[in-house]
Amino acid sequence: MARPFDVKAVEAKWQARWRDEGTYNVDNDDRRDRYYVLCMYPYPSGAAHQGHVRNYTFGDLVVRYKTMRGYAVLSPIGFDSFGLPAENAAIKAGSHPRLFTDARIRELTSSLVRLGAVYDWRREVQSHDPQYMKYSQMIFLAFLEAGLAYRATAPVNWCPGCATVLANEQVLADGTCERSGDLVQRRELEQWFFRITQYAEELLKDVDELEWPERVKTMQRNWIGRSEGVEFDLALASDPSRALRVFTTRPDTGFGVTYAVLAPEHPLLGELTTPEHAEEVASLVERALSASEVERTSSEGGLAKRGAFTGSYVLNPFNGRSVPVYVADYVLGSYGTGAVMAVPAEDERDYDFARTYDLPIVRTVQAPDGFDGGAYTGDGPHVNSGFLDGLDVVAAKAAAADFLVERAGGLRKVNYRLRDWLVSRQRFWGCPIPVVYCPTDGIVPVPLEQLPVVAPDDVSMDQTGQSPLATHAGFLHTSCPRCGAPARRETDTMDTFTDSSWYFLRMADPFSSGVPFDPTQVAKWMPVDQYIGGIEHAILHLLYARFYVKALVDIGLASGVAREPFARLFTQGMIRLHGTKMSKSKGNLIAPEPYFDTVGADGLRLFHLFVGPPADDVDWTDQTEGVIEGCARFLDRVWRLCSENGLHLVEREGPADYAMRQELHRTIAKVTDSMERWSYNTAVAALMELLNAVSKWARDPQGASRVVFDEVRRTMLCLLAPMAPHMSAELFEVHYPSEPGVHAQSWPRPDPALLVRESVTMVVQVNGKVRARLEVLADITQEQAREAALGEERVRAALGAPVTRVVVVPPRLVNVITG
RNA sequence: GCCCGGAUGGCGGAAUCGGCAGACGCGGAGGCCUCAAAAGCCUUUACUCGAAAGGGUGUGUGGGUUCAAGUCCCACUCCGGGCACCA
Repeated sequence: MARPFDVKAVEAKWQARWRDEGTYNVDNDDRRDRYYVLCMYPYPSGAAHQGHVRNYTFGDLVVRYKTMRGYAVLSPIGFDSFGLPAENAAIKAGSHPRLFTDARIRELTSSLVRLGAVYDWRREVQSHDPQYMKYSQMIFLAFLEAGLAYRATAPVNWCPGCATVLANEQVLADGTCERSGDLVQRRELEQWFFRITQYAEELLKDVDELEWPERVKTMQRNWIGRSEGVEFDLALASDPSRALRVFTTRPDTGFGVTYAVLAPEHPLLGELTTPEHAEEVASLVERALSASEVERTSSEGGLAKRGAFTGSYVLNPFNGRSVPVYVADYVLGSYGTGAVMAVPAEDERDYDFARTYDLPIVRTVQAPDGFDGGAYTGDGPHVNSGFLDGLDVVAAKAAAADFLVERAGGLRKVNYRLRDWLVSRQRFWGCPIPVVYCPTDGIVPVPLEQLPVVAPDDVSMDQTGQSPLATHAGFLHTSCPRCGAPARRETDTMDTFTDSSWYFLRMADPFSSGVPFDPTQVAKWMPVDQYIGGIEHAILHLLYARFYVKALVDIGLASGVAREPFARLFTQGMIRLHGTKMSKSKGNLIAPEPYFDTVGADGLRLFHLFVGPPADDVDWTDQTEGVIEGCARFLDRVWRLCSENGLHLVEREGPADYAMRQELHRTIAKVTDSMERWSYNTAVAALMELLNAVSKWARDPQGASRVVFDEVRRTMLCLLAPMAPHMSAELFEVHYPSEPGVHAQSWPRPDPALLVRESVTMVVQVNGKVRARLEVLADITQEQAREAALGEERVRAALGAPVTRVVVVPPRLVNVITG
């Protein structure tokens, strides 16, 4: 489409000016009120796609809007530049991930600049920058010293496709790798962990304080999974001085325990298995432990193959009865004590198992009349439960817990679903873990002055299942920093989520050296006032970053910094093409560049703002091109209007001009409200309505006031400035050359006097149906409204029966009810 | 299975506190301008009966509350997402 101005030239001019003049640089000692806006820093997969455009358009709009509202706005950017795709691409191309990554960063940077997004580029952070790595490693060592990082052997998730272990958070519900989609295997390996569970309670509690989408908060709460219960002993029937320890959240149902179950990996299993059951137990254990987590847990309906009797018995402490001990794959070794008491009457899993193995079911909570399910998990009076009989669940829980504490070595306990964070990765393109293994001194931290530990360039990245760095003799072999003896370097790298767990802190103070950041500088900006990103990070990144910040505060690296990093979170919807998410891995990207060349960044930005609520997904369809052109058409009309094409402007001011000013000020109020509510689609709609009204008014043959036109023009450009920054800046400069630029203007404020309506349309209904619309004074009284409504010809014509009641809501509505 | 979120014209969506359903835009139809086209501008556009005036119907389905329901309550259908042996 032919544009009334040279879009490319105008946009390039302003992009250069913002960058060259550092318009959006901000200093840490700025005295204005502060506002920290941050979009999740992107993984540099290449040039931007529409998902990026959407994300960074919202971010940039907030930056410019808050600046016009008088804040010192911190708007940094960076790149999450370690990660598997770059390594895989480099392997394929026989190149080095750094070359690949640096090229991708240049492309993505160019896209962001062409979008018109503005940043304080002095604060740019790149995860693979050796300077940044140095601080990432310092933090690791600080965690190590504080006991927050440790090495342990554990059953871990191994992804064959990625040739590395994964964190629990990176394994999807169906047991596949979130990145490669491969089925994850279980392997027993020695790995590095971060003690995130130490913060489980605080991570859970603080969720309440966050202004985040409710569903993200719910996901975090579910992931942490707190449950209160009692841990106690089930004495062995064969030797009551010894016991099997179990955890339960339902001690009140103790009289209903009819068997106990061990996890296949339970340490007492061998001892409790009698010779005649050994074979059956062994085959179950072998199958359970070699299977992947999914295979183990998804054998729907196949309960028959899932458990085995050990041949041993334990004593139920409540009634002294001897109950059989089973082993079953549905009990997890890694949660609680790895063993449970089973109450088939009040637990669905136990019920299913008991039915399959023909074990007794004893009801201890009275189910309501008509309950026809299996296990009853609701409330009710206890029965068959000795001293608990008659008590409801809450009271019985307390009494039963007291009993267990006194009589069965019981301990009230809180368990969490959350596990420690496995941070080792057997891959090359990540930040090396800075420790050395010495035969005499054991694990020795690399001294601070030797940081960063940087991987050499000549490493073979072939995926042999071990870390690529382990194959590089020059890197692997070193000397112990403590005793000088020959030693071996750690060859694993850190999970890239460690990089993204603190980058926003470095961005708040990228100027300090020798420390990751200066806490007093960072404290000035944190927490991030508005964090913007995708819902896909609802658990992983957001939980890890919360943990990092709390830990950094506690160990002194971030003293005085807010304990929660992201006060407000906005998760924007994703772009879908033919129903699937737009992403590089799916190969269905739509690049913004062609649009930059035609409708311009402003047109594309406006489209993303206008197409729907920011939180909703966007379907990229055949209609989309039309909507984008519609947005560009709107901008063209603004351009032509501002240039006074075909206008009839006069010096005098009349009633139509006053009405125009009222319309303008109502628009200011509407747009401002929409901006605050993240309702950008309606903000754009309000500006479109304003333009329609102005066009009509300013072309009226009667003539429109020049003074009012000027007010409309300058105000409209201000309102448009965060949305379509290039064109607004250009028009403002052309028409108001002696003033500071549009983005330096204050955000318009509506004049309250102009928001008052003198007259309004009053609806008159008869029995709820609209029969007339009357133009009435806004301050009409009840009586006057009633008179006016009943006096209306068309209302009387619609009556048909005597009036029995009149509902009057002045000045909006009258509803006449007939008999 | 459990927990959230959603369903409004041909399409994206609006309606912020229970008070004019469909703002704004896309698409469609008609017109102006033009030798013609593009661009631009104007009119129109929920469905339906009607020549018109005007009437009827209408926010996933079925009930309910209310003078009044897209909005509140109950039951359900479908779609999207999360969790799913965590004892």
